[in-house]
Amino acid sequence: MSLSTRGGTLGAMTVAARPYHHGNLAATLLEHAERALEERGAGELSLRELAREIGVSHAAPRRHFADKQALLAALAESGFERLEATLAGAVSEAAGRPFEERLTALARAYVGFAVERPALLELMYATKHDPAASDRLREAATRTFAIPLGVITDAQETGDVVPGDPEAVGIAAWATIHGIASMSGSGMLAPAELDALVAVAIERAVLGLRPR
Amino acid sequence: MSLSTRGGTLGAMTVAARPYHHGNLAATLLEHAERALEERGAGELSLRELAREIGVSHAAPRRHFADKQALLAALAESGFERLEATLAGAVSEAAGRPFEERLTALARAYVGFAVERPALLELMYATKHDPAASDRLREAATRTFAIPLGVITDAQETGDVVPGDPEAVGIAAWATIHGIASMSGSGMLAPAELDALVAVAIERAVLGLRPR
DNA sequence: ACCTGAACACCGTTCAAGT
DNA sequence: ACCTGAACACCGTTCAAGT
Repeated sequence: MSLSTRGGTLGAMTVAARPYHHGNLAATLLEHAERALEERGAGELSLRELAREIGVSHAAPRRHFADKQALLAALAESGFERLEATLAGAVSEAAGRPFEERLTALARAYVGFAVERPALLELMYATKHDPAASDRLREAATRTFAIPLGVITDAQETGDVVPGDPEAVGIAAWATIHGIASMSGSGMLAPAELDALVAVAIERAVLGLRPR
Repeated sequence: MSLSTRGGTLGAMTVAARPYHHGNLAATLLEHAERALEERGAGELSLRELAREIGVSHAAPRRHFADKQALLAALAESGFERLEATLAGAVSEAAGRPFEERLTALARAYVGFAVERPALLELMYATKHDPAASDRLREAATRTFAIPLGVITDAQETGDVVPGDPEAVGIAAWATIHGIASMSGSGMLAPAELDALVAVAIERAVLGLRPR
């Protein structure tokens, strides 16, 4: 059984014919957990309540997730996988277009994810930062951040971005995009001004990244 | 009894002669809660455990805070008051110096606060964003954000920053600073590179804010 | 292999009662 | 005015037992 599979099918899952006494409890648990996470926050998430909703005994989740933290870690991992796919999709759609447009596409995709699933994104960062984080989770996070790093590397090859360690070069631009995403997630930004703000931020970032 | 007073004295409090059976339980509770918050996170904070640490019955906190959420809200409010004082201090120390230096001082103070008390800062934003947030808390947040807004307004008067609604004008720069603070708080940034990153970010922000 | 039900040690909140 | 102790309804986790 692979978490990747669970994560990948999480969104498209159909809940046909309630699996009674057996079935794909792990995936169903993750689905319900994610909804509870966005609706009530990680602190209020109750394993017993999830089990009740699904119609299974409170001890059943134990078969699939060792404890509450393990369930949250699986949720975070599935979040990274979906974020990676989202970012990769945005970048590949903008392939061949000017650097500024590719960066804008990437930023919009990231901010869009943050606006739609703020609690999940927060959980993803918190869980990844946790010293007890699994290798699986760390690797999923690394794969995700490889997408923006790849955009920088490509732009260095075409001369749109100053040479140097891509991570060091891009960190200020990433901080801006992350800041916009974080502020959006906690409702500090009006959705109407979001697109314009991303545009301004990217314009400045591109200026800052350009060789002189 | 005023929350402002509690918050204001929180840092300087001396824990002389354990207040037994009575005393300033409210302030002591806030102190212990803040340490628990930074050490274990908001989710793991237990009122009963705090009461045990302080040596008081588990029902005693009820006298001072209606429930756990009220204690967290008081903590967030005290956080905003200290952040406001920190930012105001940084700005007033840099008074009279060039705009870029004042902005750098502000950014360093904000990022410094985020690095020292990441969980508190997160709680402050979460609590402020909560629909059930009190007027007191909202006003404390407004007073805090008035500091950076004042820096923008002053710089508009001296012609260092383009005219317009200070909030709209400064939001991209603030997103960058907030992004750096947020990433620092979750351990994504090496402390060694923090100062240089702030410098680069401010340099770009100043360029973006300057009238053309 | 997967799930149940009872049990344990915790928790937040309430409330009558104490000082 | 401030605190206690018992009570209630929850929670996460464990484990023998069921199918």
